[in-house]
Amino acid sequence: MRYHKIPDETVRRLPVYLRGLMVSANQGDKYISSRSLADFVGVDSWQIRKDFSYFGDFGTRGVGYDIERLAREIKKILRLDVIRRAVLVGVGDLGSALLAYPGFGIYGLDIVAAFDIDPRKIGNTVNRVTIEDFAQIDTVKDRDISLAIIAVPRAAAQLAVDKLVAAGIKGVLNFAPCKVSVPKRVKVITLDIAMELARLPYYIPRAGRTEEL
Amino acid sequence: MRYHKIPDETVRRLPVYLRGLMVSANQGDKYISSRSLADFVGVDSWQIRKDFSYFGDFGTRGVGYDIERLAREIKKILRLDVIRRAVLVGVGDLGSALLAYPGFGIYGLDIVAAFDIDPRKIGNTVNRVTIEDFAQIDTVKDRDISLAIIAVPRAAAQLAVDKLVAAGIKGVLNFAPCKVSVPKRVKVITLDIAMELARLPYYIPRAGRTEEL
DNA sequence: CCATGTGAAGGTATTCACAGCC
DNA sequence: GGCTGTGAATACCTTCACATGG
Repeated sequence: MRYHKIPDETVRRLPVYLRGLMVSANQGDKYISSRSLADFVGVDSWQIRKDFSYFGDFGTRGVGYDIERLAREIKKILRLDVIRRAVLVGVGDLGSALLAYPGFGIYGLDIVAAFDIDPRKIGNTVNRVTIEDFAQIDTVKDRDISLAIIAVPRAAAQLAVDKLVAAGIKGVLNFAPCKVSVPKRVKVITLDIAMELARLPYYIPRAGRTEEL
Repeated sequence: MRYHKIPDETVRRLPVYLRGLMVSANQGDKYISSRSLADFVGVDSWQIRKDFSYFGDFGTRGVGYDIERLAREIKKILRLDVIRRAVLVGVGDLGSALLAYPGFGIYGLDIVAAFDIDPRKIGNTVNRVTIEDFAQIDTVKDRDISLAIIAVPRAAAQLAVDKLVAAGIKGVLNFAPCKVSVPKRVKVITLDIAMELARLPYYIPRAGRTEEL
């Protein structure tokens, strides 16, 4: 069934599938069934088939999915079929870790620039990226960069994002623990690490009590 | 309406509210309306009221919510009313950043131990935590630690989590980009940073095309 | 009068069961 | 036989509109 809007939850799962497919491809497999992929990535097989059905028939009944072809299609859907260049703002502990993080590559994501306000950091090179002065942030406009990662303190987040939007950034991954306001055309995903850890205890039964949950 | 199961999506938003309430409390406010909180955290006001209604009447009509009392209640729901001690496994770039991360404190979360397999790291102290040998991981059993954060390469994740489960860990925040299997009684939240960035381009219209989305 | 709390309506996503095809 | 693809059923979550109470 084509021409169907892809649900947001499906979009959220697509990178998971993509990762699974690429690992399978590296093992030399050519086809994979929804069942095998399900076991591998931890999503139910009918959910996988349903998700794939939103954007076309890529499977062969009795065989499974052509890994190469499906991976290519998912990349296209996610618009990862071109290399995506990203800028990092805030090169503290977290920012440095992100610069060194090897996981972006498989999605064709590349952090090509980094900015900070700390004069002691400006000029340093981390993982082949030289840290620039945040005052020069508007230079990203001419460097074919569409994504930004902000890893600055809460108080600096809105200013950082405002400057990035002015410099033509289209999407922001925000690690600062706060809401940031942007024009509707810009997409922000906020990822508050502490918050993720904070909801973990909810799922842990209190010691000495066995009821509830 | 009491005695109602709290939806997962509400649980996901509770830490957001809690953060907002604590910031408001620091500003000296005593009451806050769902509207003000909505503006502050970026969730609709009716959603907030609905969420709060799942666990009791904490608001006063015409006035708003008692910040202190509501914050205390949310902490209780999330089981953050006691200090939660956590262990970190994997002190690479990301792990080090997490050790230094100041954001856990407001939720009463505390990383009190860290483990790695690299002999060059063992014995070093980062942010008052001394890195221990992963071979000694089973010692966490006797140290009142219920949560774990794993920041190891994919290939090491399942082993790390197995040892942690054996050591009595009840909840795991997994930064490794893969599924990890655990007994049903243990809760895992996987947070794959690259994946979050990878779904951002989907929301960015392709240059030169204005249709679709 | 203001802001909460909540049934009811509407929308979205998950799960199922099986028809269709290789 | 095996596995995909999908309508239908179900569950879940969001949104609305307004009655309720300080």
